[in-house]
Amino acid sequence: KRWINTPKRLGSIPGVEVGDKFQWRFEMTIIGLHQQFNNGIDYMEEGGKLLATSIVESGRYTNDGGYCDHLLIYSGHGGNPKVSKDAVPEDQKLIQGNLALKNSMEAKTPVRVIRGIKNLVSSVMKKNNVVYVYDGLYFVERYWQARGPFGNLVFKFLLRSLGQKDYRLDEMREEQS
Amino acid sequence: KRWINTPKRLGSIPGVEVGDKFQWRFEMTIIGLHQQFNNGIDYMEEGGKLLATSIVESGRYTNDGGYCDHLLIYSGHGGNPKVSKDAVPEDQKLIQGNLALKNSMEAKTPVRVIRGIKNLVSSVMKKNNVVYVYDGLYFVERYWQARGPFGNLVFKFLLRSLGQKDYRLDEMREEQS
DNA sequence: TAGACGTAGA
DNA sequence: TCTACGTCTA
Repeated sequence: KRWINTPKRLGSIPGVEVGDKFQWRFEMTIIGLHQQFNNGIDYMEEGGKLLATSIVESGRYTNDGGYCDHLLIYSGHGGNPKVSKDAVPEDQKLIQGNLALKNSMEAKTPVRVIRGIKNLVSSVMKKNNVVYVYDGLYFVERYWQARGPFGNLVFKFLLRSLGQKDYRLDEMREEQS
Repeated sequence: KRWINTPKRLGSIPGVEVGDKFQWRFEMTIIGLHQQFNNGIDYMEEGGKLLATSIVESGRYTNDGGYCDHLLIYSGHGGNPKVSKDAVPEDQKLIQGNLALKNSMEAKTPVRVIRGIKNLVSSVMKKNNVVYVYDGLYFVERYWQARGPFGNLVFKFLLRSLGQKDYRLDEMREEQS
């Protein structure tokens, strides 16, 4: 059976608790928490509209800071000069995952959030210094456009957690030197 | 526990039989059959020399043909114009995986071979059309240099199976249209 | 920091 | 065909 063919769904995944940790992206893929091997935004189609099901925040794009444990500012995808042709940064478009996040805001549907925690204090880990933590359900509150580090327009999405957590993300992060 | 830290070893992996199939590369990584997520050649150091432990033949480089089920002509790695800077193909060097395969030939140590079978007849599979089959142990018989499709010198390694198989690879491949 | 026989989806 | 918050090794 191909786990990747598990139907996509909004909301919680049975058997996955808030705070559950994963070592690799593919672990979340095969259990259906985030059915994308590399992409940061997962989404589905429902009633002819795209809706976001889950996002992975690994810190690659969100260098913004200014958010706490229950808030998250997530950058849209696309226009990345590192991967696009001729290294020309382009303005992000409101399509695919970006459109799905906007629709989720309007439809008020929950989005699963997975946070990549770097430098987690753990004697087990050696080289790989990222652990993915399921951070529960969030609502998309609003979105806007901003200039990215390369001068192109990127989307920013503000998400707010809708649950209680018995842990603190900042305690899971190692003190920065 | 980080499975990727499983010690590397030459020869068979306990619990893995010839003919066993895998859907994704990471499945072979976590059981120690081929401890590389992306690289085609896995190797270890023993007595100050690099020795090849396993290779994955997915058909990306070996368009040579001219080999049967018990023979395999495997291309070395490096010099790929698609990934190197400015798309300039370069001659492959006898280092890393290429050197390991040469050393395995001289030391007559076995190399695990995994074959990527495309277009496997299966009603379960839909989009992903590659299945990895553990094809048992091989010896490296000889190697040489040849001009690759981009004009650069690439290494070619001739490997010969040292076991019996109760299946035929060509029967696992779908008829080509 | 860059390279490697990765993967799925648009 | 190309993109995508991949993941490891050298």
